[in-house]
Amino acid sequence: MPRVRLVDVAQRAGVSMKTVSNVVHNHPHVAPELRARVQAVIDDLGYRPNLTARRLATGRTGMIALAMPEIDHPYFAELSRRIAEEATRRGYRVLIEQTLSQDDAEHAVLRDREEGLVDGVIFQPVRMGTLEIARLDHDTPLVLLGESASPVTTDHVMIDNVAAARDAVRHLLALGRTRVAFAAVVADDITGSTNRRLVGYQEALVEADAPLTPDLVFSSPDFSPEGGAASVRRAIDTGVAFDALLCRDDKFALGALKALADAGLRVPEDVAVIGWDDTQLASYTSPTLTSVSPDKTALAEVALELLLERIGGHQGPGRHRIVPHTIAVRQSAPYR
Amino acid sequence: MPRVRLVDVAQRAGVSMKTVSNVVHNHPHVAPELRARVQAVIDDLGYRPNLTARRLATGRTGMIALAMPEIDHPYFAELSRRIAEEATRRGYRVLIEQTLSQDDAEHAVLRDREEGLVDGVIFQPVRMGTLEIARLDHDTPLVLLGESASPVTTDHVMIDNVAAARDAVRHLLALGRTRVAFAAVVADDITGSTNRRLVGYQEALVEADAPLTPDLVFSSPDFSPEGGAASVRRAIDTGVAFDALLCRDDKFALGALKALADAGLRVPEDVAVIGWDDTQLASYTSPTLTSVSPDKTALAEVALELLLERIGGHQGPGRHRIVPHTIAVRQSAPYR
DNA sequence: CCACGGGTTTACAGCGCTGTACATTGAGGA
DNA sequence: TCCTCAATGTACAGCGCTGTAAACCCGTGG
Repeated sequence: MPRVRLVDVAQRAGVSMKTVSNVVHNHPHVAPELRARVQAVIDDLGYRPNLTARRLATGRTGMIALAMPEIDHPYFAELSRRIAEEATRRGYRVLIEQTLSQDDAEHAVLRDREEGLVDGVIFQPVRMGTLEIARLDHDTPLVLLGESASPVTTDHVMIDNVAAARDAVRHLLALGRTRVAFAAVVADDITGSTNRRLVGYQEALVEADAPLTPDLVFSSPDFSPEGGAASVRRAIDTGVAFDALLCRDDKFALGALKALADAGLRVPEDVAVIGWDDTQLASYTSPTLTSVSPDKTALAEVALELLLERIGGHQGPGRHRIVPHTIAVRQSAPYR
Repeated sequence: MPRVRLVDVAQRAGVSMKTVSNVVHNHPHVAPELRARVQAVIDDLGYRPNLTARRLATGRTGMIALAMPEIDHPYFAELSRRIAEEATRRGYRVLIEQTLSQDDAEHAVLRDREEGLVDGVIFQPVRMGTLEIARLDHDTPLVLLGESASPVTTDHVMIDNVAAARDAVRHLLALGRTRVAFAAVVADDITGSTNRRLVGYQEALVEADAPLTPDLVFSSPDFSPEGGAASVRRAIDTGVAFDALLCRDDKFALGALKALADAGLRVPEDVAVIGWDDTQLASYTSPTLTSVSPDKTALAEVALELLLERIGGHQGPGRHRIVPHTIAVRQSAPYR
């Protein structure tokens, strides 16, 4: 059964296609009785606008792409949800893309983008750095998230990771802890995020004249919780003394909590622990997890704001926005 | 700067638009030297096909919609990832939609679908039941997931929740546990999933002639881990005797583990616990969580398979597919 | 030598809607 | 009575690509 088109409605109602289009879009300056008659025909025929045709005519898709490393990573899943909800509020749909932190896939996000797929892209690169992104010749409106790249030519939204790491370490020191460890660095994969968090970690220890030694920076083979657990186990086994732990992210924190429990170390009594990302699971670990909390709603809102301005035609240098963070204080590193 | 179109390439190369289209699509029967000449012009001008125009011409979008209750729910996030990966393998892109388990939003997934947005939909309803979905007059290719609806007119993929619940309870009984509780029913919201899992829970207890009393079915105000924790706390406080726990999902299991730990009850020594969904966090709870494990890869593959057949024109009654499940055995309810 | 079939390329209409420019009409004010 | 402006509706080209049918040419077989 052929699809009902605008021209079909127009013919049945005895008006032009443009008039039907005006009614569909609630255009002013349509005589009330004509509007009613056209609407009755629309309802009667069950006419629904064809979005593909509309997009061709307007040059707009009404969609944005959201390219994340892993869509089921708790932090990315939560951030994606907020972006999707904000996009929906602003009348956009979200096409999800997963890069699995792979070079090729990240390059493809921008380089191989076809025309007429989306109006703009929100992209959290892991591999691609500032120069790589700056060098890509693309004209798709783009906003970056994360910490791996910050070209002056592209809009970018993030929290101040250095400051957030400093705040987290200060919180641990304020609890009277003196030997703060970092879990963990992935030896062959020191990403932008890891770097900035390490900077803040070191700044806070230096500022407090607290111990800062290489053995306090744990090493993991990968980014899994199990890797985090293994890094903490190894530190314990080799006799590293630490009474506090800043984890690179909540997954590492999960692993750390497990390794500490297995070793009979109580959290926070023996070791105070802070994670990062403040994902949902931070509230339900045992003990509940204190975590660096990026304002995900603000990340989403600002990213959408900047992207829609670019889609709307805004030109000019990249805008870099810092959104707030807090420390979500729970049992694993409580208030004093 | 205006966009490079097919017609621009054709004019520069001195051929018809169709010839350029043939080259772009690697159509056979193009003279090699002509193909090379056209390709050189394509590269030189930086031509990229316009997908919106292509879609209008072909009537296909190359996209499917994936409508889930919550995109950051661990189980839905993992399932979404598998579906997205399988779709990508089959040359489709995924548009993510979130219904938040709301009636209106679920109805909108099908009823308000505009033409030319996607070629088909994979939908996990929570509210809409079999008759509601059967009554919706829609012609968008559709595959359902989950347990809330199974109309004979629509393709549907799921695990056998009754059998899986039975298997889980049997596992607990095989450990020598005698009083198996269920955590939890959400009093005002007994979904299709909850029902089927309760059926299997009861069948296994009746089959083993084990205690089956209303006080063994705990009640939660909502689906949060905290609700799950509260339901277990209340049971303990009111003196309900139980030595095993089947949780409705991993979130409830998270809450249960916490409540048991808070009450000084050891898992699995004092209470053996099984969750459901086998999400990533099941491996990192303390103790690690035994969990009913739907074969998410199979769910994704079968759903995509059925959907693409519908998109390809397949007619006929709804096909209902059961995919396998296992019990992912970990510390919280180990092998005997 | 002719006919047929396959390789190769082109012409053109259509997919379905929107933006723009233009035509018409009526009301109000000078 | 005339002019101006706003309301209202329409005509039409274009957005950019694809499918289909047709034209042309060449090779092979009868």
